[in-house]
Amino acid sequence: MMNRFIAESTRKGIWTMAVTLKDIAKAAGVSTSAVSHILHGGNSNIRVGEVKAAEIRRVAKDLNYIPNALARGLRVNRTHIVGVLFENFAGIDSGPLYIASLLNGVARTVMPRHYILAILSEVDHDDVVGSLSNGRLDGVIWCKMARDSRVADQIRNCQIPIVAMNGRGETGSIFVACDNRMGIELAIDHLVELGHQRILFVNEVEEDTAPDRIERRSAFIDAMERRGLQSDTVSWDWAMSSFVEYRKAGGNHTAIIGWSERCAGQILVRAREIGLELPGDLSVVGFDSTNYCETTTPRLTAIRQPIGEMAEMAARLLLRLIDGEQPECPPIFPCSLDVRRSTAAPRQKS
Amino acid sequence: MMNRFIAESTRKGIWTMAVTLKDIAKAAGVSTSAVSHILHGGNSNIRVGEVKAAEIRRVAKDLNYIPNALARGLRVNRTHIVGVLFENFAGIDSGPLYIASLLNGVARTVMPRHYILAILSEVDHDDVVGSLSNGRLDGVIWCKMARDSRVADQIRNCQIPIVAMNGRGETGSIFVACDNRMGIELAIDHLVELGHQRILFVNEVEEDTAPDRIERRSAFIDAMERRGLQSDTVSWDWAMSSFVEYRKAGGNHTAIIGWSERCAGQILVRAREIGLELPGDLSVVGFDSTNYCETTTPRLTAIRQPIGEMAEMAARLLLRLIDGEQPECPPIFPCSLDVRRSTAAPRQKS
DNA sequence: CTGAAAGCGCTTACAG
DNA sequence: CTGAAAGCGCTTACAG
Repeated sequence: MMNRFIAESTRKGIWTMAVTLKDIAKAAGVSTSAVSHILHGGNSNIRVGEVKAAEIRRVAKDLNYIPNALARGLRVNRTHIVGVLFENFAGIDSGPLYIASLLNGVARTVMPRHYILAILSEVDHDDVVGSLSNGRLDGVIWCKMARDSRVADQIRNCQIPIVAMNGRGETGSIFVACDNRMGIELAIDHLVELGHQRILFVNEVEEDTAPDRIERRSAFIDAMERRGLQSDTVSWDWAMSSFVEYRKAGGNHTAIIGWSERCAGQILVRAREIGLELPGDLSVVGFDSTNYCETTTPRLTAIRQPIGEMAEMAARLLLRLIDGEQPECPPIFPCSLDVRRSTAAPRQKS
Repeated sequence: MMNRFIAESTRKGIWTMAVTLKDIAKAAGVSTSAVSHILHGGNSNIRVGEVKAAEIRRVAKDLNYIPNALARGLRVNRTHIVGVLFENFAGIDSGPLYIASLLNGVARTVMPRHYILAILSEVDHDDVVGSLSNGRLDGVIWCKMARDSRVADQIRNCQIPIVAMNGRGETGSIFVACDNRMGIELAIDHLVELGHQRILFVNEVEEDTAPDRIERRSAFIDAMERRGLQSDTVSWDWAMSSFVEYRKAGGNHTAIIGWSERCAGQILVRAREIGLELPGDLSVVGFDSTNYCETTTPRLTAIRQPIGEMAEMAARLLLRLIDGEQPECPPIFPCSLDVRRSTAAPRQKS
């Protein structure tokens, strides 16, 4: 049998139609209702005799019947496609594994339940509803949803369930988050114990609206002040190119906490470029602690948020929402600290 | 206005219906045909006066109309969703960036054209057609398609266009591939120039069916034989745990070529674990050369295949196929060698 | 210039 | 036990 697509290209527009329920009904001499019920179950009160049922199944197999999920989706208002919406998908192949871990977590929980996973990225903030509510998606996991007023209104009009991940989403929505405050505390404790006093917190300007970034920064400020230490924070670009100027200008913190592992990883690179010895000259801590932190030089000490588990949770919640349940917001996931080789006692007097 | 989903959960099943073309037609006092034509264009011969058109647009806006892409899809046999099928998606967050680079390449070419990208993974080889031809996908990019007889038959029945990536697919299908033979030659040249003679090629058993793996291995054997050198190849598991036994058993190659960057990266780790000094005691070369190779210790010398560009090409071809064009198979992408720090002259006499 | 109607491939009340 | 029919929300020949 010819590949139908090839057939089409070759025969110029004569597309061999797919075999449908109707074809089977005709071939088996029964109604489409019967075929639908036998082949796909469903909630109807149809009963079909064993003989006919067997015949239907046989014909379906012979004819190579493939149910049209789109038609079914239109009818029952369910497509079995869930989306994951990223604000910054383009960073996926730069090294840090936040996005990858998240995708993996979602994928391994929805795939066994026969859902397809769709990636949405760089969605127009003025047309979120359009992208989400056009019937193709059963639900969406929205990562790092910014508290953007343009977005907020639209979300309320959204026709599908949304689970926010690494962000609290809009009022009333379900979200999965980690305990940023706890994470920051752990990192500062660790550094202070090693003897650090002058600690700098670094943001990425590109991630300005990430809710986690905001939370971590404010947690840092609180934690430092509570300890009677100065709370310095800065915002640098992705490449951390300002690091060099910062050092030239006399910046002399003995430790840096990067809001993300990407950010911390870049600081490692820049610091080594200008000849600093790590961790002696500078201790660096990151956030996320994926496998990426095992590959940096030195290996990056990082606050761990269990991204995979969180993503699984988000996916499970989404599926329950889709099924019409009303799950509770899950507890905040605790963070822990993975001490690797990028932190040590400061060499210079602090 | 309430979130319709929340409304549903709250009101227990009373789902506020979305506004449809018909609603707009009624509100604007015209036919659905007119509305459809004004709002979505289309190829009909409908003409509508400017006044009515303006009214239609106004009503649509007022009613917050969102076109149902599913219904449209059913009608015009196009969903604007393309799939990427991976044989081993679970590895996405382990560090190596093949999958991530590929996804990024596809995403950045299909998204601007308003396609959604769906991830398919671990598809049942006995039911490929079902997963691909059920109407939800307009086409698919199939990565590392194995030459599996179970698969072959089914592909022919597949109703959507397929582009094979890093594999030649089935007879007649379009594929995007890199010049594995050239890559291997470059790597061997580089090593031989450094003074290596005893070179080992390493596979991963888990990737046994990957077409590239097979091609690279046979290229290695040919190239070594042509140079009058011994062509040793082995198959180890993902973690490269056999490396240690191999050394214990007296394995004394001075250089190793890993078929993938994952494989090579793991060898780096294992080698350093047992105290080898790299690259002096052992040179290692990988394949792919994504950003991952910048993060290993030492930084990994690797054969570069331009994954991002290849993915873009695959996506563009797929889109053309979907549009009914009959593009040619593109030329094989050349490989190059990125020399980093994991290769050097052998310390021991070769 | 415009509308009524058929139909994409399903599911499911409804009526025998 | 079984079938005829309506309808999901669109598009597009067809007929004015």
